[in-house]
Order: sequence, then structure tokens, then C-alpha cells
Amino acid sequence: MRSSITIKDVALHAKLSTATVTRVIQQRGYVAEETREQVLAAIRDTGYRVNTLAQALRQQRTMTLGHMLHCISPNPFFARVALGVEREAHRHGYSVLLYNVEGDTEQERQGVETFLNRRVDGIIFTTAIDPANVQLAISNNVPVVQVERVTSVRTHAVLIDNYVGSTEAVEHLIGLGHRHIAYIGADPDHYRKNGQPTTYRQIEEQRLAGYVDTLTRHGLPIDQRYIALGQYYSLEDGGFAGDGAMFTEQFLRLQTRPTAIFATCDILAAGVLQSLYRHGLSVPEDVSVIGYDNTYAPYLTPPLTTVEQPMLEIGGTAARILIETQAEWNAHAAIENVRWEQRQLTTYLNSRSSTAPPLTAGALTGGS
Amino acid sequence: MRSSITIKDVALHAKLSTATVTRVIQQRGYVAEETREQVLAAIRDTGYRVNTLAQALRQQRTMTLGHMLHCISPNPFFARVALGVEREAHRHGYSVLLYNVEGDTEQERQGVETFLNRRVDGIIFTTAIDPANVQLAISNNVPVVQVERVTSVRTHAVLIDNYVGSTEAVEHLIGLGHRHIAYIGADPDHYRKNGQPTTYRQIEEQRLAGYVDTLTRHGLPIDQRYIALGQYYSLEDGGFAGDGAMFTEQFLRLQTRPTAIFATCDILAAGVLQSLYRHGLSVPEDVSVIGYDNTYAPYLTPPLTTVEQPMLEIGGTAARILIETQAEWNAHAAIENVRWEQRQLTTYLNSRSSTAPPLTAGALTGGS
DNA sequence: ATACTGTATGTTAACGTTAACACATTGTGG
DNA sequence: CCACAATGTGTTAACGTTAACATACAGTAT
Repeated sequence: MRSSITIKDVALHAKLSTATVTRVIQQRGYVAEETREQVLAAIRDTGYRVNTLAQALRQQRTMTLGHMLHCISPNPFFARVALGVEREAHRHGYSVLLYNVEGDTEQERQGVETFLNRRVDGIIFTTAIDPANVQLAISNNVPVVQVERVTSVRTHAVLIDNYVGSTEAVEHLIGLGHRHIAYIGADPDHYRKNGQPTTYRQIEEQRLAGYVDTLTRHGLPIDQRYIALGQYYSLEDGGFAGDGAMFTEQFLRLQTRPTAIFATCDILAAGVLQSLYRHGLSVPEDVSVIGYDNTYAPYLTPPLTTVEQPMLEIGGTAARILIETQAEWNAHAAIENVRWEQRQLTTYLNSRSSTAPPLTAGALTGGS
Repeated sequence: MRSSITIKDVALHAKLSTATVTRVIQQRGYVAEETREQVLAAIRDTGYRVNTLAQALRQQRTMTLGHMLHCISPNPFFARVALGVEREAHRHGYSVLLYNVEGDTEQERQGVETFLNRRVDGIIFTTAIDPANVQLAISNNVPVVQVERVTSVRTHAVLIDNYVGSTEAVEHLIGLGHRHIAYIGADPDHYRKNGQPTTYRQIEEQRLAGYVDTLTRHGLPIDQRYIALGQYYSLEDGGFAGDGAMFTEQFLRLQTRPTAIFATCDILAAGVLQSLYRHGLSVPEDVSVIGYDNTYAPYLTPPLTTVEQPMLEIGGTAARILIETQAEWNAHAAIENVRWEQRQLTTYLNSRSSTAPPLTAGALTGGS
């Protein structure tokens, strides 16, 4: 970054003042057409390139969004949300700084601090862990959107109705005639830190509630042996899928095996498929399997029926909220007066080849 | 971003000059221990937070890397490389700006321009499409690393030996006793733009060459009907995997079916598995399948043997090169004197359950 | 006592851009 | 012909930080 060309060089070259050059660049204020062309020519001749940094310092806004997310890999959910954020940001001339939290509260704090120091115009949390970190951002007067998982701190939010998503999945299976439906998810109660419920809790609670309520609504019994709740999400190579496989093994040892398995994440479902294959069971003939997210679903064998999350839209909406409320935010004197946007997005069932009516107890028309 | 606390406020609060405050922050120059503590106290009291922007403007370096990549979704390869970049960057206090090119030359140019305007300290191309864009960065005196795929422009580079990776895969299959090995890849010749070979060409050429040479070395014939080269990489939902499935269908219609299929990407392999499943063929009993990348591999059914790429290391190495050569780069008077780092990384075979010796001594006979 | 070195702190001009303000010039209606 | 608006351009002080330079006071060797 040696001796770059500045606006002064352009001004000198065009024999005009820097103010005029700025007016041309910013496309505002009075500039004679002829002058405008001279400036543009000078810009071309000198190879001038605006310095976004200096601009940001002066204008007190960086045209940058900070995106904190759980981890861009291996769960493609986050990557896809990030893509949604980026596309929307670029559309409005914003850039995006990414920060992978990787489940570490301390790393999350580091990320927020970095963003604050870099004076980002807003922060998206696609998985806030520690409310204190969200508060840290707000306290420093930076607008925040919390995506899908919301902490106790009030901010903008993009939410997905997990209860409905879960209901859709179970309704689908019941509609096909299944009456023995197993559930593999995460234990809501596990996601606590120092006795405080964290943000993960809600989402897992909602999905489990959707499952329980739907069965109940159809007069089907809740069998605890059909409910498997993982204690952690491992990020190791396939380890996460390993949970799905492990729980499936448990189900297969039961006297009455489930004819369908609902896994609240495609990765878990991938493990389910692997386990069933090992036991020589066919999908969907012997067991139907349904996932959640639509990340791995299209690539699995057989292609997985899944509750699709509008990941691109989720990210896009989060970015749009920040960008659109920017002016409003700057105008506000106090946080108390801010109007918090709350957007609710919906999942929809993407039906593929992993679900079908059960072979055995078929005739029972359990569905509505 | 209203009226933030500046270094002046801290200086005022501590009854010292800004220079002293800077010395404390930068931890350089002479500062009395007592004074240091006063400053630190003042920083705490005022809630001061350095402005990285102002710092960057003054110091002529932004502590920011730009990362251009093909697309963070749905191919997890790029996401994982990006994670590798980010971890290494953070380790050294750098932040990362991401830009998804999405296969569009124009978008790639936009990305580079954005990065240049933001005065990033270096740019990583994890998939340069247009050499002109790489040249654009270099011409603006910004150091560049090209990852895996290299254009005609000379820069730093992190390379993976695709020939060896491909060889490993085929050796593995031959070692198991396979003699009818099919290949699914991308057509090197397709990846041209306006008559100019693009960067994708090399990688596909190398993998194909590895396949051909290994068969030849073992005295096995090259059967063109066993070689399927896709004309494009679709990013649609599962569409990419669709290519793998389509080519598998072709193989299954052959008089002499292959007993093993080598797909040069896990996503293609996923399609292969789906197709075989549809035809009631077992993996690895009837057909062995091997992939490339180790992205989807651990989640597929059965878990896929694959040529694993050291994705985290690839990204980490790219970032490290830029960071470590920073000082050197700034010292150089002319690009011609720059020493370009070339790092070669190696793949290794990750053996799982999708490969095994062929059941029959000869090949299965297919037919109508 | 002098000269020097090491330590400690302050002053100030950049870094590149912009926006407030000032100053022209021209045109228009009264 | 004057007042005033509309148009066009220039001057300059910020934005927040830093590094070069200046200053000052010890202590120490000469």
C-alpha cells in the first residue's frame, strides 16, 4: 500500500478542487456537465480509487456488516444463511465481515469486540450464545439482528417457527399412515450455561413440542422410548451424524420398532440412514426418515424428505433489516425509542424419497 | 455511531497527552509503569475502544484480508477453506472479508474492486476465474495468493497435487482387485472462456491424467465408455449430484458394467450412490464408489471412501503466506523483485465403507 | 562542569475524505 | 435595475489515530 493516488491528485490533474471531485464521486451537489467529464477523465487518467477507509472515518459509517455465526462448516445451514446475508449486503453496497464462534463464549466476545473496533454498521448473530455479548454490541450503540435463536436481550430478530416445522414433519408421517414415529433431537435442558438457559433451548423445545402435540392431537401415545435427545453437538468428522446412528441402534433394539424416524437436523438424519443401511433395512420401505434444514437432504441416499428452512431468505432478511433501519437508528437519541423489527419466516416440507406409507401396519388410516 | 469516545478523551481523563496513551496501547516506546496504569484506568473509566479505521488510515494497513471464493454454499469445500483462512487470520489479529464469486467474472471483478477500495492487506482467490481480475489486484500493489487453481498471473500459490490424489484413488481400487474402473469428472476442455483456457482446466486435466496413467501403469485398458465428463457444474438443489446419477445410469447400461466408480467430487459421488440405490445395487458389494474432497463423504450411505483434501490447512496456509510476507512486500520497490511463495499440499486417502474387493472375478454383466 | 545516554512525556502534522461554509456567476421576476 | 434564487466552484476544518520530532530530566562517564 505504497503512495496511492488520492483525491488531491485527481483534483490537481483536473485543475479543480477536491470538493468538486467529491461532488462528482458522490453524485450530489451542483456540478457542470463539462466539469463532471473532466473529473471523470482525470479519475481514469490517474487510476484513482476511493479509499473506503477514509470515507468511513469521515462519514462515520463503514458500509460493513459483521456476521457472527456458529460455524460455517461442517453444517451447511450457516454457510447458506451467510450467503443470503452477503448477497443482500452487496446489493446495497455493503461488505460483510465473518466471524466463526465455534461454540465458544470467549470467541464470541472477541468477535463482537473486533466488530465494534472496526465500527461495523450492524451485527448479525446467527446463533448468539451469550446474552452478554449481544448486550455488549447494543451498549456500544450498534444495531443487532438475532437470527433464529434469540437471547434475553431485545434486538431485531428473524425467527423461524420451529413448532410449525416440526408439526409439518409429523403430520406428513401420520398422513402416510405411520403410528410409531420416533424423534431424534437435542436435549433442550442440556443447553444451559451456569444454570442459565441459553438460546438453543427454545428451538429444541419448540421442535419437541411440535412432535409431542401433533401425536397427541391425533390420539397417538407418547412413548419415551421413541424420543432420543442428544447431549451435545459434536463437530468432529461425522461425529454429529454418529449421534443419529447411535439413537437409531437403540430404536432398532426395541420390541416394537418405529416405522418412521424424525430427525431434527439433516446431519442427524444422515446418521439414521447410515445405521439403517448397516442393518439391512430399506428406506422408505422398512423405515421412513425425515430430516430438517434441507442441507444434506438432496445428496443423501435415498434423497431425504425434509423440513426446509428458507436459509437464503433468513440471511437476506437479517441484512435487510439492518440496512433499512440504518437511518432511523442514527436518528434515535436513545435505545429505548428504537422500534425492533421482528420477522417470522416459515419452513415448508420438501418431500423426496425417504418417506412412504409403512409396509406393515398400513391400513390404519391414522392421518386426518 | 454517534459521538464515540476517542483517544483524546482518554488523554484528557488521565491528564496526559494522546501520544502517551498511544504508547500504552501500542505497547512500545517509553512509558513509566505508574503512568501506564493511569492510562489503563482512564481507558476503563471512559469505556474507550480503539477505532481500527483511523488506525488503518494512519498506519496504511487494515489488518484485513479479502477472500474471494467460488461459493460458500452448497459445496462445503469452500466453506471449510474459508474457515481455515479465518482461523489463521484471527490468530494474527486479522479480519476477513468474504466475497462469493458464484462463477461470474463480473462479480469477481466487483469483489476485487471492493477489496481494493477497502485497502485489504492481501487477497486470497480460492478459485480465480478471470486472470484479469488477479492482475487487477497485483497492479494495485496488493499481494495475492491463488489457491488450488492458478491463472496465468504469477502470484503466491497454495497448490494441491491433483494428479497424486487421483492416482491414490485408482491405486486403492486396483489394489482391491478392480479392473473395470469408471471415472466421472468434469470436462477440462469445457472450462474455457473466449478461447482462453481458464483455471479449472488444469485441475480436471490432472485428475483425469492420474486416472489414465494409473490404469496404464497397471496394464489396464482405457475404455472411453468408462470416462464421463460433465459439461458444467450446476449449483441448483442437488443438480450437481444429478450429473453423477446421470453418468451412473450410462455406465449401468453398458454390456460390461464397471465394478468401481471414481467420482472427482463428493457431490458427484453422492449422485452415484443415489443412482445405484435406485437400481437396487449395493455399495460396496456390487459396485465400489470413491469420491474426492471429504466434504459430504462422512455423511453418505454408506460412508464414502474419498480422497481427502486438507481444506483447513489449505486456507490456513494461504492466509499465513499473506501475513508472513507482509513486511517483505511493503519493503519491495517493485513487483519484479517479489519472491512468490509456492506451497504444495497433499491429499490422502480416507478409507471408509464404500470400497471393497469386487464380488465376481470378472465384471458383472449388465445388459438390457 | 560537560557531554552524553536513557527514560519519560508533549506537540503536531499527516493519513484520505467530506461537508459546512464562503464566494462567485448567471438568470428571473418585480 | 435590484433582490434573490439557482447554479457552480473553492477553502478548510474535521473524522481518530500515530509517528516524527521536540523537550526535559535523570544518571553516568569523562
